[in-house]
Order: sequence, then structure tokens, then C-alpha cells
Amino acid sequence: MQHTHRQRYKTVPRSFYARDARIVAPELLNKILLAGDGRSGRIVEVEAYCGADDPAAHSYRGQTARNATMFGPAGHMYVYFTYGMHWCCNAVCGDVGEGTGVLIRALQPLTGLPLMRVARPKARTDRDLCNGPGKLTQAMGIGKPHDGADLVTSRDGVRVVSDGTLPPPDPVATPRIGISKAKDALWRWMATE
DNA sequence: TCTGCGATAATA
DNA sequence: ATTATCGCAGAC
Repeated sequence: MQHTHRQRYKTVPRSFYARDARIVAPELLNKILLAGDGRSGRIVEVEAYCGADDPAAHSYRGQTARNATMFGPAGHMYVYFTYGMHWCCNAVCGDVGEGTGVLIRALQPLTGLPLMRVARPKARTDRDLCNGPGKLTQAMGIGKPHDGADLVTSRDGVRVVSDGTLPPPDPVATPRIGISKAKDALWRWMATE
């Protein structure tokens, strides 16, 4: 059997997340979302959601059963169900009680592609695997059970790690996708290809 | 490649 | 009624 080198990833500490989501979001670009079964992808598109300051945020009107994770400690994963079909995942940011976070909108698939293809039979090409917030949760196997999971310390679940690649120095900032409020805020960032 | 639309169900 | 979406059909 061929020897494969285990990638040495760096932990992304909780202090990284415990800041303004608009600072964390572009810095999350080029980090890696890694599942316990080896599926992983590089984060290439994100959006910040800013709690009471942000009419488009689920947390804008305060805490509910659905968004409770957003009001908890930074570095945990807020997973929500939308459009009757799709799961989306966020990294909770800021201080406890703020309700801020970063929606992970797209990954560049890195490892575990065969598992991703099985999880996403509709994907025609590998580019279609993780190029959307609902697509990447499906590809990575993220759903309701992951709501509240710890992205920093999880050993067998989903984590965010770094392979040393720095965030892009000049990310593209645009309005967020699929919202009807706060349309003008430039709180979406993409890695420039 | 792009645009428009239906699916589908939890949420408030 | 709205929704932090996706995939398909049809036009080009």
C-alpha cells in the first residue's frame, strides 16, 4: 500500500472568531473546512451577518430556538435549515449574546471528493460540488446534528483549520446574495481566482 | 452562459 | 408570507 502523508494542519484558535464578523469573514478565506471522515475544502466565499446591526441576520430580532447557537460562544457552528430543503453553516463570531457570524458560501474541494460525489449525485462536475452554501453542506455531510458543534476543538467532527495559506490580500467585496434587507452592505467576500 | 421559475417546509 | 437556495428548462 502506498504511503500517504498526513497533512499537518494548524488549529484556528477561538480568539480568531471572537471579533467583529466583518473582520473575521475575509480572514476566513483560504482556510479549510475539514470533516472527520477526510472530506475537506478551501473556503473561497463568505458573508458576514451582524446581529442587531443587521436586518438581514437571523439574529436581528433577538434569540429564538432556531438561532440560539448564534448567540453562544464564538467558534461554534450555527447550522440552519432554509427553503424547505437546504442546510447552511456559519462560524459564530464576536462575544456571547451578540448573534454575529460568518456564512460559509463556497468551498474549493480538496480531499474526500469520492464521498462528496456520492453525497451530491446532482453535481455534474467537481466544481458543482461545493459552490453554494446548500451544496457544500450536502457535500460535507453537514446538517442539523452539527448545529452548535465546536469548529475549534472537534476531533471527529467538522473543524476549521489552516494549511498555512494566507487569506487573499485583495478579496472581492460585494453585496450579499439572496437577501431582501440591507442589500447595500458589502459584506460578502470572495477569494480572487 | 444567462435568466426565470417551481420545489418544499420551517419560521415568526 | 417569507425565506442567508438549488436545479431545471428554455433562450441565445
